[in-house]
Amino acid sequence: MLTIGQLAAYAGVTMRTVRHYHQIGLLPEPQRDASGYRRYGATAVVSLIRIRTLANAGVPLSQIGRLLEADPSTFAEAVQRIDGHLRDEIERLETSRKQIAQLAAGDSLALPPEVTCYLERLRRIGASERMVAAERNGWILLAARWPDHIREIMAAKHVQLDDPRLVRLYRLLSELLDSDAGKDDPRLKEAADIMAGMAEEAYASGEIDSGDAPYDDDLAFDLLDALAIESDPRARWMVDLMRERGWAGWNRMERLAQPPD
Amino acid sequence: MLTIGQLAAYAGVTMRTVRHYHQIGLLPEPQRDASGYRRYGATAVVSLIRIRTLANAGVPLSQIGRLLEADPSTFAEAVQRIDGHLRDEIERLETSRKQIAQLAAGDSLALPPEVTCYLERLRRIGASERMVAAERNGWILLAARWPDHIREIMAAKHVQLDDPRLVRLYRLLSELLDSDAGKDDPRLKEAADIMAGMAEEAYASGEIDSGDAPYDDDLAFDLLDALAIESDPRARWMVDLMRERGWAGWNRMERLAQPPD
DNA sequence: GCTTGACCCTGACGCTACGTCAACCCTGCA
DNA sequence: TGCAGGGTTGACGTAGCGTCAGGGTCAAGC
Repeated sequence: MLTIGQLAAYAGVTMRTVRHYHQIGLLPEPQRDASGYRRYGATAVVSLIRIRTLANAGVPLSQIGRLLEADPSTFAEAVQRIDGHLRDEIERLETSRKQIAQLAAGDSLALPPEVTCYLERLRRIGASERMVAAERNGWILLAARWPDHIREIMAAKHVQLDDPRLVRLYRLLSELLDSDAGKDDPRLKEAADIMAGMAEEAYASGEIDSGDAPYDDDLAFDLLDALAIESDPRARWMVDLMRERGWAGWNRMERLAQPPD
Repeated sequence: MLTIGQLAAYAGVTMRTVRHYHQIGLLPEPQRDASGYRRYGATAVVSLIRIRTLANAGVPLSQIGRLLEADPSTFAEAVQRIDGHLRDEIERLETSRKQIAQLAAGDSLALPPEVTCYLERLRRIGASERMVAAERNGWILLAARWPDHIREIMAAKHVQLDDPRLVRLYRLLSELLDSDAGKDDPRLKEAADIMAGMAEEAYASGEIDSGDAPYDDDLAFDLLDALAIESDPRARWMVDLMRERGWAGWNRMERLAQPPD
């Protein structure tokens, strides 16, 4: 005859756990000895181990009782469900593991590797840390919104970076971000000219097709624009300069119907 | 400016979750609009996504705040720990998955495949369902006690089953279990004779080395004996008959110093 | 006989990360 | 004007135990 401590030790659980199972009626209360101690037989050990097997598989205690008494076909069915849940959970954890693995690399925090790679390239072409940090935040938003399309978006971005004008643009923006440049800084205008020029080309080549773009989520792009302005209010000046040149928006540009005077 | 519902939807959480993070100070309370609604900027979305990334990796909320503000080296270190935990958890779940996969096969419930295979063989040689069920419970105990040695134990058991006397023994015990045989049933004696004979041989060949056996856990074997008696009180008669023949125990036999008269 | 330490008892509150009411306010629309 | 669909606070509920508090029991050693 076992005491509760021995029973618990044999099954690899705590005494509290055994008492809890008694409370909720999952394991029947055994007989007591003269001094009121619970005394268990060998079948209790087997019962407890069976309970723990299911509990370890993530089955709620409230279902284990029914499950252990169910007929074989019901049981097999339930086991299928449990196995499915386990598989999903494992997959979830593995996804999570990949995410934080990149996060260890330093840059990321909820970013796929393509993006961290892109950010690395930005650093190499001379973007400042503040600039990269701002980009990173933007990509966190995009990656959350289109987790399955982020790779193709990144591929396009990489191609764009082959254009020396874009490199120049990133450097200009980096300088501006790190300086306390005022509204009349000539670099602002140069940056706006580059952006407008590139937008023009993209428009001409049909890359900016008005309306039915694959990523037309106004909220998402409004958020990106808002993020830019929140991280540096001077971003609004750039938006204004772009507007003068006939473009609205910052992360996704739209040609204005009629350029303001 | 986002409402709490939009923020939550974008990050893939509930409003309650966002409010909870405010309560515990993990996410700063934003400004309110004229009607008292919370209004969020884009940075809040980024913060929330970062928090969820860590939370999904199993990091307690109470640590996430510190973690997000930690310096890179501390952070990288923490990420290592988190990754370790994730790895362990995945491994745990996969073990659990294997266990319940066999459980689906019907027999098991916390049993490795070697054992279910052995039980199948018992059925084929003519053991009754009650007999197999009793054996199964015993193996659940053994598998819990020596999970790493169960394979070699099973291998030995399989060899033993090649002996036709053991087959005969299992059939006898099955019949007795399924009948309402009394104390004077001749099959009891025959079974005891077989057990004693086999024990004698094992002893002669040195398989029963007194004392320093690899599996000398008195509790475990006492449990097994108790289990037998609990599942059918007539097992005690067999124990008595064996004692007359100079052997103590049931699952692990010991030669008595002096055969009782 | 007495102490000491290991074990057991019940009852109750604590914990994490929210879910889920209840009771109310604000806004836009048919 | 009422109604649906947002939002607000406050408070209690949930799972699976952990962790006290405040006792009693048992075996051993002095």
